[in-house]
Amino acid sequence: MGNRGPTLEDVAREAGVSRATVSRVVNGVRNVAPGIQEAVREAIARTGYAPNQAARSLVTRRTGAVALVLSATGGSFTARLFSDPFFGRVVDGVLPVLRERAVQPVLLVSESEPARLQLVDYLRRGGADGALVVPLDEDDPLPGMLVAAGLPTVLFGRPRPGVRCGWVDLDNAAGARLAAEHLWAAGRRRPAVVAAPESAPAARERLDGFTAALAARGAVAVPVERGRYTEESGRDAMARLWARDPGIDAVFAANDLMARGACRFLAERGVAVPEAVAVVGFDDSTAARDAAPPLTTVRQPVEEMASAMARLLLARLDAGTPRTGSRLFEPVLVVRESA
Amino acid sequence: MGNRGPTLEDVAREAGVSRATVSRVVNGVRNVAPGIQEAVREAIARTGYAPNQAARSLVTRRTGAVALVLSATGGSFTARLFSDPFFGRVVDGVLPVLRERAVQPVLLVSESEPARLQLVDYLRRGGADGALVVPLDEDDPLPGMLVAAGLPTVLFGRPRPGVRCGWVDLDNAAGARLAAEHLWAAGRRRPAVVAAPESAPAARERLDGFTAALAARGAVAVPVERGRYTEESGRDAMARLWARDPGIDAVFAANDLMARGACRFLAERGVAVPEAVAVVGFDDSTAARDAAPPLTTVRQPVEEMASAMARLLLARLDAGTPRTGSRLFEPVLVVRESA
DNA sequence: ATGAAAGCGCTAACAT
DNA sequence: ATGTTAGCGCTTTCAT
Repeated sequence: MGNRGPTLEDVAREAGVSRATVSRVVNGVRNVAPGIQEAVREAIARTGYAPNQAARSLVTRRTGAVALVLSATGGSFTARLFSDPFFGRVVDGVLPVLRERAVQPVLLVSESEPARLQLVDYLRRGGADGALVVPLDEDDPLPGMLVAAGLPTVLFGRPRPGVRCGWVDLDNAAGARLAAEHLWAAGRRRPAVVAAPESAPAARERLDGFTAALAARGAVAVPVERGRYTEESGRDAMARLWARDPGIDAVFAANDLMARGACRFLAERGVAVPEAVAVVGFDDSTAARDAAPPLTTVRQPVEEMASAMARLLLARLDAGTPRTGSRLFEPVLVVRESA
Repeated sequence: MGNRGPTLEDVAREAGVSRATVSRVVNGVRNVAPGIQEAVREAIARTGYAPNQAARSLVTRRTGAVALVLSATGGSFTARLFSDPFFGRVVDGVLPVLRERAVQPVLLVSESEPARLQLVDYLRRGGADGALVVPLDEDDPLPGMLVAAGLPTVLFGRPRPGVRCGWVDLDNAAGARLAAEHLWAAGRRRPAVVAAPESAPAARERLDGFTAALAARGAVAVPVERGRYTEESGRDAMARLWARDPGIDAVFAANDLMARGACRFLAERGVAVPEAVAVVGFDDSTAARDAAPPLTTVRQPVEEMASAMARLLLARLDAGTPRTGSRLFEPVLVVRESA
């Protein structure tokens, strides 16, 4: 049930001043005599007053909250959501920026069509002042819907054409190129790829970037199998690759978890990593560092990117203009033991 | 920026009716002539109207949102939050129940002292109608703060004494007993425990329940090492146990992830599981099924418990009474290959 | 520096 | 079945 608590009026009466004065004190506006300020604060403490956000929002048109939306179009993805360190890193990057500005971060998950509709509704009604969206699939209509609803929005990953909003992204193709060049330079001539679902644009850039870099060096067709981001699916994809061609001498995986899965399969078969097969992951998540052997991987500065996303949104909210900036990040190859 | 959109007034003018009628249509109240309903719907579509939640909440004292709070007192726990399948299961259990009732689920994380304060403030101001709280540490003051603030609250795990609110919980001690009896019946006489941090009440019940059940059967002191819920920490704890006593013939871990870590250590040492050492996990998360070998584990019906938590809260919100029910769940031993 | 008063957009009596 | 009207609790001019 709602705040059946004390109102500004109650505090005002208690302190012997007007509502306006209490409001000024609560909102830290200057021009209130120190003595009165003190009296008001005491009255607030005595009454246990807490402002009613609905009433406040009604006039300020602000909620003081920002949504962090994790969205997928496919079925239940909470399993991935809460097992891939990637999302934790996004959250880690976003929280401090919002907290510093006393903006309440609100996590929303959109895992199905009805959920998406409900979520858009919630946000259109003013559930939050803006949205930071992490879409997992390219064909996700959510960003477009939010932008169309006029909600200030910033994406992790570039928006599809026609959707005008801010974004941060990694130069995924450049990252894949880094991996390809590293493997090539190490003399690997028969590389394969454990790719992610086609629906993810970032994943496609990684795959295309890798094969393109290799093709430029004269490599022939690179075998590709797809996983679903999990370690398990990476293991299975590697098994399929191996069944197709046990002559493979290098593997590039679209994320660290799948790279670990590939390593696991190879270990099961007694294939030495990196001696017989070199493995390169992507992200440089904690999963890469903790792997056995530690993974060589393409570092994606997720926390930084997430912080930038939050700052971009806050800047837009401050400015009040409908324009938002964007930022592209450069990947770095982190060489460990697996390649 | 706030909804600078059309208001009820605009729609009413457009449809040639009064605000009240539009409100009735929007809220699905009967007693509106079909023809008028139609006209209003068209006007809504034409204007692109979306209700202003702040205005609505101001009068209804409802936000239509419920918070799912993940709370820890220790430092950054988002790493665990987004790597332990446990939370995903909680979310999976809660979402459908809320969605069905058109209540917007809002995830809030409370990972530090300032975050906690900000969160309590947000909720006190009416950020959500109630809270489902998953506290990770026994000494977490958050549940008490929310209850004191008068917010309808239901916990995952029993509240500390003095905090009156609803809860759901697993009979952890019974689960540990199940594990102990299984191992004992299999002839294991030198079991050890990979426990969780002492601060978690559920974890303590598991440890105490296990040692108590064993003591009742005449077992001597059981060696204990603690992990931090992650696979990595479970591996390390197992390594310490092994260093202390390589005669161990069984291990009970406080969650599946740590059980996996224990298995990994044993595999590295060439110790056969379950032949030489039997391993029992806790939770029956996906991590148990996917482990090599598949884990024998104590099943905690997390999704069901989470659904129950949500229903308990909704029932209380419907009733408007300050009382909330609670529910204790019984664990089941799932026997697979590791023990 | 403080108070009075006018809304913000909506729902819910109450009237008709 | 529909319209009129009185607030919900707050911020914010505008006076003083």
